[in-house]
Amino acid sequence: MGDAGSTADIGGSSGADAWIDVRDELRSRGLRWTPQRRLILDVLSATEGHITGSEVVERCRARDPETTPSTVYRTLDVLEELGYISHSHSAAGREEFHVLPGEDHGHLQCRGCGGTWELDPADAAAVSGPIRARFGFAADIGHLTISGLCAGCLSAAAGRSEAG
Amino acid sequence: MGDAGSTADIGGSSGADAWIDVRDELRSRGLRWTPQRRLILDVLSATEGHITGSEVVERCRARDPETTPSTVYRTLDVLEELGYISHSHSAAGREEFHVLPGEDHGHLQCRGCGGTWELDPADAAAVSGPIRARFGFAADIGHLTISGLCAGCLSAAAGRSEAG
DNA sequence: GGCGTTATTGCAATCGGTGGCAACAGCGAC
DNA sequence: GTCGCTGTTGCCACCGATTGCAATAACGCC
Repeated sequence: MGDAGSTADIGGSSGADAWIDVRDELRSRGLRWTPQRRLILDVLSATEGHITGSEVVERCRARDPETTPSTVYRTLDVLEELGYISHSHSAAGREEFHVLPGEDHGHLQCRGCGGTWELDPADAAAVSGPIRARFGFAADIGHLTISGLCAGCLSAAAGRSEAG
Repeated sequence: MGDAGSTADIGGSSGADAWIDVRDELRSRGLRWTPQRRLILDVLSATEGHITGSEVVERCRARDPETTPSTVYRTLDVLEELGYISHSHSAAGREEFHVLPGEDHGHLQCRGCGGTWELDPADAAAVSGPIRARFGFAADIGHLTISGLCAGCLSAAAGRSEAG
């Protein structure tokens, strides 16, 4: 995946530069900046949206075959604690990481086409609001992945089942 | 082996009898009624609410040490296809089965105390309604587990963070 | 009751993810 | 520059779950 013209980090605010921040954050907490972590961060910074744990491992291995899963997962844990990524579980039960969550947002995942959509905060509030009102339960929106059928697959399925 | 006097199916209320139905359903589909499946069904019928896959395996093993996980999981799959159970994923990513879902209902799971609550259809509709309206996305309510903090843990956490 | 078809089982390998532990190495102190 | 503390790594074993495959056995048929 040579994305020669990566566009995500142009503009000088949030992209790869953010990782320099991570190093400082790490150090200021007495944690350490290691080559392995740098690699993982590199992989993550080249990622838009979601990535599963195993994908991170895979991509790290592509660059450094020595990479071991436990290191990756532990680093992912640390990163989550620092707030640089968040994780949720896909419909398939796989661990899914989300890079640089600007704001808490849930996900919709279509079990038909596999597509995912993000719920912006307003939508998320529409979901969590009634629950909070009724149960006093504060939903972890960022942790939420709702599976179902998107509009496209829905009508496709309807047509299919009608037609036979 | 020697449980000479099986008692599980005595009493004749809706619980165990429902499984007799399963046997017929299985047969009418050309599927088979095996001792292993009977055991799994037995375990399931003794279960209220939720149970994880590994718990089913464990309980089956307690009665028949020969039980193998693959058989259990495959049977669970079949049972789900027949509509006798449904599965979702817990916040921990574990597979969680739900016995005899009368109706589609989501779950709330508190990451503080581990407690779970069920969303009745009206609540579930309140959740899925806005999503459908906005995205045309039909959420699988039965597959939905929302993690977060329940009212109790929420106020406990609030107090704690205030106090330090 | 016996036979054949084929769904099901059990094994073993595999996958994604986790945890313990000894060796290593980053980073601050001097 | 060197030393020491301790956070981190890498290995290994393990857990929960899944899959391919050959052997087994349930069920319908005669």
